[in-house]
Amino acid sequence: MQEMPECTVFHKKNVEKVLHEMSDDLTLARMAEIFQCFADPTRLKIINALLLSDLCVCDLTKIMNMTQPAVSHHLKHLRQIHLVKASRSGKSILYSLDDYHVQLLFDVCRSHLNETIDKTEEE
Amino acid sequence: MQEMPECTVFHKKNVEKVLHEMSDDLTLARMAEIFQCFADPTRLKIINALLLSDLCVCDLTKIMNMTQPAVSHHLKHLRQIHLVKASRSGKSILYSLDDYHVQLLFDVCRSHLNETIDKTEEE
DNA sequence: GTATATTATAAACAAATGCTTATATGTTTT
DNA sequence: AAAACATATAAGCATTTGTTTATAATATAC
Repeated sequence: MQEMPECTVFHKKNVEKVLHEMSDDLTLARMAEIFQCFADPTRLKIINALLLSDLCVCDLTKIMNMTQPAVSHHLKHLRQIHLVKASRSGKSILYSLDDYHVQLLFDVCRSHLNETIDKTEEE
Repeated sequence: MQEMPECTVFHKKNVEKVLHEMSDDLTLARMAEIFQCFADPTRLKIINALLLSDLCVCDLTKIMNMTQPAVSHHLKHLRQIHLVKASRSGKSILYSLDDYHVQLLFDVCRSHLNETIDKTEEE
């Protein structure tokens, strides 16, 4: 069996600098939670829809063309991270975005995609 | 057994407008892939490290305090979406960020977190 | 109040994800 | 060339995730 040697090449200065300046684990975990909301095509589509208009669950179910519990399930997810908010309006419950950062994240990601589309095509 | 009634309240105009203006499914799927890279605490930590300095796998393994194959596995993921790039330097392979959007996405997310920290504390 | 409409929740299951262990690839050193 | 080092890949496993089906909760209409 081959030994797995401890790597020795690393640059101590650099490593220590990085370790010192990095965000703490709790912050990174919370940031990851936020990104996770954007990381599923279905949820991202819901976000995209809410960027264009406030919508009730019923409307969203039509737009997404999927079952209502699935939509509600995702909305709950988005609500817990404070990306969307809900307000009752008669029988319906109206959902809307809760933070302008949502639009920013969406746009920055789309820009990245546009600028790397050529690279992706090459493969 | 209860019937699951078709919802009737939806606003046809709004739904049609949204359906028309939304990004297409392929674009959304690709965007979701990008967000997915940011959606895992481990990968986000790697991204955070690379924002502070270019690093070889060896350095990253120390910083992450995890096994080398796990780190390589995540780096492969990040490379495929063109978020990081690799270049050989002697025995080591140096990784660095491949796009300024990475910094933007990271910063926007952290801003969102800072501004919603109060809401989260309340729960 | 009863029935209906809209949304939320719960349990169950299939698919995807991240880590570990083992091994392969490619580079440098001697 | 052989040996050692740094990184990549593959298979297996436990956990997480998204969906479906069934049902509960809440508000309106009659």
